[in-house]
Amino acid sequence: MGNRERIIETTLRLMNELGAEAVGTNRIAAETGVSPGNLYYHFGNREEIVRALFDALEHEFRDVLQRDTERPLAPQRIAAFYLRTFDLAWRYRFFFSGTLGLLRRDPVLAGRYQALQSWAIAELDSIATGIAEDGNLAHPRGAEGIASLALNTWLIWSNWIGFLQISGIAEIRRADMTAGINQLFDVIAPYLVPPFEAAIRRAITDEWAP
Amino acid sequence: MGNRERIIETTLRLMNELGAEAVGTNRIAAETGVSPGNLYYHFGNREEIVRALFDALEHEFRDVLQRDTERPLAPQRIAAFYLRTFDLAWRYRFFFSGTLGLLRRDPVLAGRYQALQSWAIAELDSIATGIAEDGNLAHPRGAEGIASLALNTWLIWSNWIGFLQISGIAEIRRADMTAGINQLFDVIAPYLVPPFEAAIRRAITDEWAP
DNA sequence: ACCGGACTAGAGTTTTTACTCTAGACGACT
DNA sequence: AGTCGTCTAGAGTAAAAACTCTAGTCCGGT
Repeated sequence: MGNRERIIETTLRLMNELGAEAVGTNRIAAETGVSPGNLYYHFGNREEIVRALFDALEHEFRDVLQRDTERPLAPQRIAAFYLRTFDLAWRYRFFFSGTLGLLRRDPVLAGRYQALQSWAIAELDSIATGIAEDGNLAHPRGAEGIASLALNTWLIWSNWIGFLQISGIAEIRRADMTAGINQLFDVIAPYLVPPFEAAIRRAITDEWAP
Repeated sequence: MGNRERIIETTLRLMNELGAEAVGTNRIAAETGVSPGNLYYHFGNREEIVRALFDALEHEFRDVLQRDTERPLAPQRIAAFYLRTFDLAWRYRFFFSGTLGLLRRDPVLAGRYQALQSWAIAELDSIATGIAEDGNLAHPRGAEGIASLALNTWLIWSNWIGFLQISGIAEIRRADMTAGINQLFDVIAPYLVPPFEAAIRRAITDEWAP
């Protein structure tokens, strides 16, 4: 593996441990075992490294959220959404605490993030609409209610990891993951048709089993 | 008004505009119109200024959340909760974006914040329990369901302002405030008895009117 | 053998930041 | 008048951070 990749990996590790703003290029270089000059050969500046990490995050996220959303939407599919997106958020957790700080330092990144966020919320909306059309979402109070559902899902998801970190949790455990998924699911759960809700909860539990 | 208070005010303004990590003590002193030496006469270090701001935030927040919670809980009371806490979060918005960054730099503050957070979630839980005991919360799925409700309320509330800022909103408008309150209310709304829900929505609209 | 491009090292520069230190102004009380 | 405590100014310091510059090394192709 080349130094470029090793620098990216080190940056991810350090920023996850210490927070993005506490990690400088000199430190990254030292911890990777390369010189600052070498780091700046591979990256024009510090933001470019963060952008490379965001690229990876965005790629994975889009892949999880948009892949094979065939109708009717199966409970297993929805359970997979929850599990994979939470795992993803944890692996790139440096991004979900201090997001605004990163975006303020890098307007280019800000634009990309806002685009991803808009896309994600719209995607969540269309997924919820799909569930409603399948007849599994009862009394959703029309399009407005679904939009609210989608936005709340985004808000809980994108801030759960930050909440854990603020609460002083340094290493995620299965229980924290489960709790987050339950929090997220409880946003939509009251609107779901009971058997469908039960099927999703079962699918989540099943996917946990090794 | 003494320099101490003016420094605190300037810090709040600057941090709200630029983000906490972008505001240094020299800048604060310059913008307040005092010398760095003077600033350090009033505050031992940078964190102390932030702590003073947090003290004010905490004081106001506790006041809003715990004051006269007489039973049965009136819709007007609940509407007031929403309106005042959102206003509060906006006024101290520097704190709600980049919370973790602030807490990492100041372990003392981290402890205080975690205590406040725990207290708030417990308080929200007891408020929801009260509503249930009043007979206004239908099928809450027991204590666990209420706990989930309380936590989601906290998550949405404490992150709505950050969401607005990330989305590129620099100045809050009534519409953004309303949207946030609706998002927050939609967490608990599906569980409420319809007339009670309607009464709260009416109270929110009424309180908006001058 | 040697040339060119990709890569690497590491000392150094510049800028910024938190914070210190000394000297003094101002007002109240004896 | 004098003195003591509170407050203020502003030049200065020390550390850290992002980034640059020069001098290479390594290796495949001719």
